[in-house]
Amino acid sequence: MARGVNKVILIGNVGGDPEVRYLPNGNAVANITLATSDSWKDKQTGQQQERTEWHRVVFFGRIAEVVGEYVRKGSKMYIEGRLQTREWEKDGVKRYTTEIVVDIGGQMQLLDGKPQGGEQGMAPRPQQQRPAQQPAQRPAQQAPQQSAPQQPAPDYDSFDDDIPF
Amino acid sequence: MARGVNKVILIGNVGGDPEVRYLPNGNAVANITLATSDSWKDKQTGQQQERTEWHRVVFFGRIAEVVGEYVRKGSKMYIEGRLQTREWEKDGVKRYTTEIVVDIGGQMQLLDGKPQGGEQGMAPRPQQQRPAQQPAQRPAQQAPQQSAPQQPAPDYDSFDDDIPF
Amino acid sequence: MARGVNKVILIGNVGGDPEVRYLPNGNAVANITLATSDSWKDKQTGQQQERTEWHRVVFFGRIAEVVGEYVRKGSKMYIEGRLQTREWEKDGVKRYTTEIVVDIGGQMQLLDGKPQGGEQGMAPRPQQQRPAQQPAQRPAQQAPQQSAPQQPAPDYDSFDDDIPF
Amino acid sequence: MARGVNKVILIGNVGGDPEVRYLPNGNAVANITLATSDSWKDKQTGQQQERTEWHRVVFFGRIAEVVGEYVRKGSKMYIEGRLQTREWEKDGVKRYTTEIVVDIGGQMQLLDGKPQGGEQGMAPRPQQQRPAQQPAQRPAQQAPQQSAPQQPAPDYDSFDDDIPF
DNA sequence: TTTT
DNA sequence: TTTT
Repeated sequence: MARGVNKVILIGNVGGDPEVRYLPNGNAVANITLATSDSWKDKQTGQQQERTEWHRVVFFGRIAEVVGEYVRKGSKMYIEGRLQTREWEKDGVKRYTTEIVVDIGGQMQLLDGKPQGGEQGMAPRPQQQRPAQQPAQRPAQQAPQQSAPQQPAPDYDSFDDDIPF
Repeated sequence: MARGVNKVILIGNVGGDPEVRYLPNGNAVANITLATSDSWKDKQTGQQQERTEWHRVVFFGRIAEVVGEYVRKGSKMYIEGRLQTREWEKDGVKRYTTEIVVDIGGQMQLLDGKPQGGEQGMAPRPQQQRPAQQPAQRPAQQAPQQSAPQQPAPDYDSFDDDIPF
Repeated sequence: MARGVNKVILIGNVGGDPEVRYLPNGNAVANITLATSDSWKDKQTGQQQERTEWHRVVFFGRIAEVVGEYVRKGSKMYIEGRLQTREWEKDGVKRYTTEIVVDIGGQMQLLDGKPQGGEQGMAPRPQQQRPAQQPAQRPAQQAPQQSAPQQPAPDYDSFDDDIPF
Repeated sequence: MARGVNKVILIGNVGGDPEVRYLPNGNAVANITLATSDSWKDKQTGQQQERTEWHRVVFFGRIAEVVGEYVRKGSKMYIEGRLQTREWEKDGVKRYTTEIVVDIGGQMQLLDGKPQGGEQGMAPRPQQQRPAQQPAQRPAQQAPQQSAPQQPAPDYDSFDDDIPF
């Protein structure tokens, strides 16, 4: 239940390959940064300006596994999540980090064009090692190592019971 | 799974008390109309103009039951759903009706102020009769017939396992 | 001014080349249909199901000209607009059509990959004929007939003073 | 122009009266914090949990003046803006603060019920002092000091040419 | 750190 | 710091 609405919608490019790890309970967590840019013409100088905004996005659960397998540096993505600010400490000083959380209730979608096939194509990456004694509740089907031509760009919303493609 | 994004976000006022009915499988369906308005000043005449847009919204499942119990004519609501156009026929002519569907994956929230208490307050309406042989999969807890002062305005997103307040 | 919120966000594929026309006041109008799809596995039969939703989208003003020049059948687009239902009559019978209106306050973005260059590339199409006596208030700069390699995918929000690329 | 989409939609309660100030160019800036809450039942303990998220929201321009006049501690608001992270320094250490920026292209709406009239009602607060030598480009019409019964809850989107009520 |  |  929510009192209020807390929704973030982003389309941008991924800054680096995702880092996926597993929580003690076996749930996957994936982190990426996503860039969105604005450009405008300065009213005074007439110069074209550009500003890139970097967003920290963290995925949980099944969607994190999909991100780990299919998202790469440079990928164009749609994501829908919620804002969350974490408190942490360094040298005894409190710091705050704001992230976009994408879990159940969120959504993601890869917007890159169709894979071209070949080794560069849309083949999923081999899955990260998961601690054997803590299996994920919803293990992903083992994906083939080699790309399939014409394999569609994956997308995901949290209500699927199956792998998203 | 979705290919693409199909999202509608509305805040408006409800045109009449919801109509709730039950599908053969026991799932609830609730229909409302929701009004949003725009006003602007006509550039030529300088006159203030106003246009009200009426939206057909249909809720399914547990959220439909909540709507049936708590939403009333005049309620101010936030809803998040998806567009769907149905085809139907009348006098041999095909017609189309576009609705906003709110089910799992959607969200709703009542934005009315605090209930004032008393008989006019936020007490849930008695539930509609449901066919006894087809119980809903997630029957709502029987709500009290009389209003409780300070009872919070209900809201709902589809991931709750319990009654929404 | 708005009382309420009326917002639609879509990502989908364009069903056909846009039709652009000009209003008597010189403003451009562009119409497209946009497909979004859902797929799911039927709980009873276990069969994979798919449903495609077709949305009527209408653009006004400068953004309509950009659509006319750059959007094509098959283009993948992000659009943000508002719902509007028009009443019309045929054979003395009232009909209703619901459209997503994208004008000032809305946004669109082409999500197709980089142009490949060459005749198939991202070169704008020649502009439609516009009635000479009714120049658009914000005429588009005449775009070159031939594609430029590396020309970026256009996007647009209504606050730009310049052509969007 | 934007490459990508950067959109935040919030409905929540305001944590304190807005602080309004004026930039050297005469533009108004208003800051608020907005609370959204989630509650859920812990799966292990069965305990009801609640988490409140506080969002920093900053308004620019005409919309900031409206916020300064009408928004108060406890107000329920809808806002639509974009994420922006600012870098600042304290004791030689870089810090980052993420805010939701609402300016042209954004939207806000007060969701509180109709004012009850009387001194507690929806009367605008007296406007802050503005440096006389740097008038705002779009000065607000001087609002009456006393409340009017039945005055509608103000709302605002950036495309209005007039005061928003 | 992405992308154009 | 809000709200329920």
